[in-house]
Amino acid sequence: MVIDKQLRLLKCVADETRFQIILTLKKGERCVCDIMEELDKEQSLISHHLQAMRKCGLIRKRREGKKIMYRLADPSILRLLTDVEKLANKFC
Amino acid sequence: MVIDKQLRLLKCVADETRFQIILTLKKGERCVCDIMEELDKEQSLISHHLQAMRKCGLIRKRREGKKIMYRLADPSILRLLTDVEKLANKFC
DNA sequence: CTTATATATGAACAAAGATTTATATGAAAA
DNA sequence: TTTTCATATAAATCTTTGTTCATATATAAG
Repeated sequence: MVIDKQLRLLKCVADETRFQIILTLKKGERCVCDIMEELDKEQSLISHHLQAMRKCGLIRKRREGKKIMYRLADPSILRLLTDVEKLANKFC
Repeated sequence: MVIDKQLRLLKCVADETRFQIILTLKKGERCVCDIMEELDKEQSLISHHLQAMRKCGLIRKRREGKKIMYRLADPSILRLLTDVEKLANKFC
């Protein structure tokens, strides 16, 4: 299927928790516990979503001591958010 | 919730059938039977998806005799697709 | 007025995806 | 080298969403 990659990317972004994770990482690199705290969600849930986002190529991780730091793989992701926001305000 | 509209829009696009409907309507106005035929899917399924897309503001309809013609509500939707395609090729 | 064609809709069912729970792993501190 | 802290993961469960099936509606044709 040709549109497969596109759909996987869209599905990955089209979830409230993951969307909010993107909004958090937009502000800069964060560890899991930062994200948990900011979104007020369980550790395991955040981890699951982070893995999903990583599998999709949306984010990267690196270890720093005990913590694992996550960041957006590419700033161009933010343009998608801007686009969606504009469109959503336009007619949704 | 602030990102609610954005999420509804994303969820609406992040489905294979609906994505393909957009690709079909990109080529111009189409009736339900055209879409069914092009996607090789059941009438009822297409109808359900069209209603969902309409509720979300993505498409518009108008009657023409027995047929109901659907079209994209706004060409700016296509920019979203282009964006997604670029991103998906970039890292997904 | 009946029939045929095109589309819509509600309810039942199925599949996919999200969340929770329990447990494992791995690094650092004691 | 045991304990603690941070994160990951697997399995079970819950929820949402997509699909099908049966039926309704609305227009046009006969």
